[in-house]
Amino acid sequence: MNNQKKSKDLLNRCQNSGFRMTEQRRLIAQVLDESLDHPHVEELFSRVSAKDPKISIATVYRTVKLLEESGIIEKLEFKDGKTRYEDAEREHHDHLIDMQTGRIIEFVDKEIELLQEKIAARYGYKLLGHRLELYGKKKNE
Amino acid sequence: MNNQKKSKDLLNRCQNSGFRMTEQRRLIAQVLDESLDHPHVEELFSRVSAKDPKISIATVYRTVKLLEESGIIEKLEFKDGKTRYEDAEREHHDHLIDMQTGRIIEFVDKEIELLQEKIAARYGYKLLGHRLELYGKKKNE
DNA sequence: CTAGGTGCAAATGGTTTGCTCGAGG
DNA sequence: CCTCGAGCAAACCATTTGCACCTAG
Repeated sequence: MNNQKKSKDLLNRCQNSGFRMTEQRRLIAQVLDESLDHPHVEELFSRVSAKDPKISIATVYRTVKLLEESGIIEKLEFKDGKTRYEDAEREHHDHLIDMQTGRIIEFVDKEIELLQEKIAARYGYKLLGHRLELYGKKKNE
Repeated sequence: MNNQKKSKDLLNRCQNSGFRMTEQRRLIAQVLDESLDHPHVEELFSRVSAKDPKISIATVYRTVKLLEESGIIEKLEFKDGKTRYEDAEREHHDHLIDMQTGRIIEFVDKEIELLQEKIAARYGYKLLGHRLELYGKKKNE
């Protein structure tokens, strides 16, 4: 596993980011880094709690916010209202959400990226960001 | 104005939907119908309050939820965290949000719609819905 | 040592809900 | 009439914050 991600990278980027590396931050970064799915904050908290039961959910919120503001991770908000984060350094991609299982599939499509820039330009805008989520159900073959 | 929308339509659809048409629901539907922008719930509440100061925000929330569940209006949630609704019967479109002014521009692009179906299909999924928001800033020409 | 982080619990902000009174059909 | 909706305030839920204590550098 971890063939897509250069392991420990997230931790390194934290260390290089100038802020104090506490036990808690290290742990949160590590759990985030080894999560191959897309845990929301509560879920992240429970994974972290399993390794350090004393940790507070406030710390988890404070840490993900810090990492987001440092550009290390990226915030995702799907229709379920729960906030998720993912490594910001990975290749850009969008998400396809299985409405039955909640499974999240990542995809990249150059064509759709270009199209978005073109649409923004058509209205005189420079594209700064976007949100593209597909919600679907598995075709029963 | 109202060249895009068949006025009173939203009200009619409410009447045909079987639920009791109260003074409040009528008012909320009407205000929603004549809003050409994308007011979030608090804003909708304040517009409604201007016409009937006794109305409660709980009623506004209950009503928009009812209308949404009846398929009369559609829920939108942009990155600002505030929920907005728009007439569900209008031609499908996506949104381009001006990050400086908050202005919301609607656009339709057949190509991007098709591309989304294709991407879902590529993973064995049937597309049930999507969310596409472009965030940009005006190019200074 | 001391700036800055943590845990805890209380506060927040948007949204929902229980209850009692009122009104639509 | 009698059921269902409205108003009000309290409850909710995810997230944030104030404060006293603790820890990384």
